[in-house]
Amino acid sequence: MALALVDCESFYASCEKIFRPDLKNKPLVVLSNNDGCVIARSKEAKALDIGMGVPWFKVKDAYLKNGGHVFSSNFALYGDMSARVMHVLETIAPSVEVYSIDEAFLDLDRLDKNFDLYKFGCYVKSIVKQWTGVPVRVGIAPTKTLTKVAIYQVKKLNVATGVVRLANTADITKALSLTPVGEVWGVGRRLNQHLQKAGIITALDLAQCSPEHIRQKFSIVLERTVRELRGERCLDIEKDIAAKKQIIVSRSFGQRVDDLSRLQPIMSNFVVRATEKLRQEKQKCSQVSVFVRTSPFNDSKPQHRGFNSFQFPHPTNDTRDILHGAKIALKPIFRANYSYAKAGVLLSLFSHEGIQQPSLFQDSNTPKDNSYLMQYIDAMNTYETQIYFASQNTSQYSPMRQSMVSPKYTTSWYEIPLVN
DNA sequence: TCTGGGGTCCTAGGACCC
DNA sequence: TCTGGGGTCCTAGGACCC
Repeated sequence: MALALVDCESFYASCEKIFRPDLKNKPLVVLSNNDGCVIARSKEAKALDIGMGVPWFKVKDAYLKNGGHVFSSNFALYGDMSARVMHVLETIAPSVEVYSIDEAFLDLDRLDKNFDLYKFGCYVKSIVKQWTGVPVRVGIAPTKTLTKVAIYQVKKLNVATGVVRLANTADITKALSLTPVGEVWGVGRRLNQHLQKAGIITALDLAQCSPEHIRQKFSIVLERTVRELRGERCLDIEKDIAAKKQIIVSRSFGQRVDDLSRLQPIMSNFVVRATEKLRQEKQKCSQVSVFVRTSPFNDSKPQHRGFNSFQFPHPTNDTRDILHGAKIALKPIFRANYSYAKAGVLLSLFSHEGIQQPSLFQDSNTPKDNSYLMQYIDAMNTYETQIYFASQNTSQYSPMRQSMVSPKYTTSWYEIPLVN
């Protein structure tokens, strides 16, 4: 009984390095939208003590002085590289669950019993590196939560092969004793505090608690974690990609926005993007919500947060309906004389595109289905936006800073790398 | 000056039903 | 005088993940 977790090393930073061999062994960080926070660091940047999620402006000067390199995020590149890695995994493993952009679980139960799983892990690592250029770590263990512990061992002990297998009770006990409870998958900041107070310091301490007791004191979620740490499988490989239950499009603004006439067209851009995703998912929604907020970091100025929803009489994925609903929802929560730092749109209450529940009050003469128009627009906008809705801001998606983006090396003919 | 974006699951409590 | 009990559904909010 074994699962493997394949985890890409400093994924975004590694993607940038693949196309910039001149940056090998140099510190490199990738920033969030607006160049706000550090969201990925190469190991050289970690060595310079650049923390995960730190505001860029706080570390910028010292980091650059130390010869560090920096990139704005380039999700077209990372998404494409991720797809390549996952494709390689699917060709060599019996069953793969793509867990996130940089992680996948492999089901190894069906491999031959005599198969040396540690060697298999090394093979996975080398083939992914050879075919995509992305360095990965591999953790092998009986449950998902334990594969996470195995990966933590690779990182912490700097295992040269990049592969750790927890094959028996002795391996597991040792690894758990070396893992702080806060590093366990499912234990976040809050739970960590509570566990520390209860004298539960290492993952081994947690594993030795009675699951029933944990359920009573904490939650059913943490009970599952305890069982998983003890080798009891509670979380299975999920082959089918679950349908989304909500779609969010939101951004922080590079420059504050304070009047409705500027905010409205930006909101329209979010709605348009969200409904494109909705149609890709082959779903319709019955509710659109909008939210706005000022900066929580700026105490000196008056703060305001607003959230409001609009319900549709029948499920829709027509951009025009949703633009209309969002506009109505925005009005009561927008207040003048505030500097907004972030806004967004949330679609929810989904039903499948094929299911049609006509409204009791719908005029039977109105056209039943406008989906062709949306299909045509989606088709024309596939590679580059050619058709906008009138309420959109066509000059700028949102007021965002993004000053150091690398080329779309793998997804645009115009930005393909040149070899001299 | 400057602090990401996009998700999921669980629970408690209120509304409502018979 | 005495005022049930058991259930479902929905929503908001908290916690977690990458």
